[in-house]
Amino acid sequence: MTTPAPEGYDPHAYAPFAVTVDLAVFTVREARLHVLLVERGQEPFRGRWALPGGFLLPRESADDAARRELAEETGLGPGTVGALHLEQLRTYTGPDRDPRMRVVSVAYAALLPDLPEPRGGGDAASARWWDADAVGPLAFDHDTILADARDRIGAKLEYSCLATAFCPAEFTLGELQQVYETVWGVELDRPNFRRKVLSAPGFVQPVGGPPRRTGGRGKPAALYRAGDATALHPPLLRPPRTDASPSSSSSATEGHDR
Amino acid sequence: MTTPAPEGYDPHAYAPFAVTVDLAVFTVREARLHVLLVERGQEPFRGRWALPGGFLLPRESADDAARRELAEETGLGPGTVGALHLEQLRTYTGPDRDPRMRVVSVAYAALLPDLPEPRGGGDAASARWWDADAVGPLAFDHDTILADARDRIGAKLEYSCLATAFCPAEFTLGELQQVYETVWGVELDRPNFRRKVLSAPGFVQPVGGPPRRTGGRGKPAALYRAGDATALHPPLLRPPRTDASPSSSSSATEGHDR
DNA sequence: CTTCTTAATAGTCACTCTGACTATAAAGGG
DNA sequence: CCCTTTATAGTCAGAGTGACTATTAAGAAG
Repeated sequence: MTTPAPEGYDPHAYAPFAVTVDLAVFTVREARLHVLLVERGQEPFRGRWALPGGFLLPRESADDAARRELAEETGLGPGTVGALHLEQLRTYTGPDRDPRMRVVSVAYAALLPDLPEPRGGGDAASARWWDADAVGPLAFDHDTILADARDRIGAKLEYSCLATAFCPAEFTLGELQQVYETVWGVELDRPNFRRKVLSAPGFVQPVGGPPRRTGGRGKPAALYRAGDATALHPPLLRPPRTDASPSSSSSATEGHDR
Repeated sequence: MTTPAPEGYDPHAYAPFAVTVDLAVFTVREARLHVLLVERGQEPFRGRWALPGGFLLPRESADDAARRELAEETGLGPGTVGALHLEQLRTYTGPDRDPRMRVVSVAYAALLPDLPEPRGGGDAASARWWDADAVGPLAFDHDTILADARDRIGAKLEYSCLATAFCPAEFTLGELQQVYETVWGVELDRPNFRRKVLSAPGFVQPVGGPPRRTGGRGKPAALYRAGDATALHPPLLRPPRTDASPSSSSSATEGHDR
């Protein structure tokens, strides 16, 4: 918008586009990063798996559409969906990304705690969690979107409090560390991780009283809740890669991202 | 795209959108951050200033459209435009952001060195640089886009080699420091800045031989070229704000950004 | 041709943060 | 009762940082 076309303004002089949202919905489950995919029921890419998503309604923003689609695909209530972390990633506009028509897609990343079995109602009968390292080729350019989403999530863990979005309301520092280790694909030193998390103001706050986690072996851990900070000071930097590691390949035209 | 609508797939069942790119083109001039704006020649917002931009052509990606518009607005040759830094920021999709029709806009940020007088041909007769702190209310939601762009640029200076995009091919460390100080709105210690820049591998590389900058007073400075690194290790962190400073207000649905 | 001013560059020092460790505490399993 | 497991506490050397001081090399002022 903004600038009229050279020949003057006429909306109908421009080809119409379809606009959609695509969602990269992540969770950490059994120390693996998982992503929610849906199986396509028709051409193109019938039978292939894809990121959930859908068209914008006529008077709907992309953020609203993303939350609506997320609620539909996961079966979570609007209240739950309204609370979780949803972040616009990037918009994909390649003219041939959908063979049927011109479609631009606004991609979002969403982070969920490990829910019992989130898939439910909605229009995606065949939605399921996949290990993010074991997804075959996806429909459209969704491999690219997924790789970009993983890059972004990993980068944001460094300087934001995003990691708590993968955890339930109350969690131990061990669980939080597991999130970092899973997303980054590295092992972290436990005492050092603890020191950094506790020294970052507003990252986590201890749950009052003497509550401690039961169930596992080993000494019970103290429980924490997400703090009120959104940025992380000082940042929790990812250790430099020492050798070749299973790093998802980036793809976008623009390089580094964060 | 991706998931068909509940009632099955029919492209024409969905309202068509116009898709545009909007450009926040920055340069540093006389120790002030400047942004390129165009004056609108027709309604809506006739006479108001706006970010340059325009519609996507039928078979054009948003990246291509952004480069094309940039070349048109600045009058720079395609070769020059192809080389400079252009980065997708975020997509704005509010249903009422253009009163005429439904328009979603993919926003880009571009960084230029201080060129003699870049505005030239193209369809924007009345394009000019504005001090980024002195822009009145812009057309559409461009105030929001501009504020988001400034936030993003400032954040990226910390951990990327982006700052050299504001400098000519050869520059002194003083000029590079000026970029940081201008974008962040702070003063930096010169010896410390120098130490950090030179210790970051691949950020800058000295120009061979004994060339030194002439013209100003004071001891001549050594010249450097942008290095081949794209990320900055270790990062050059912005000093924490000590008090109220002229910080551009953010606006996006999502908070912190980097 | 001094002397002043300006800016670049070199170097110092205390403080903080970090990574790599070691040690201790508190649970369950045999 | 010992062994394993996990959480938590603490130590220590090295890197990085902010705040300085000192020196060098140019143009400008007198």
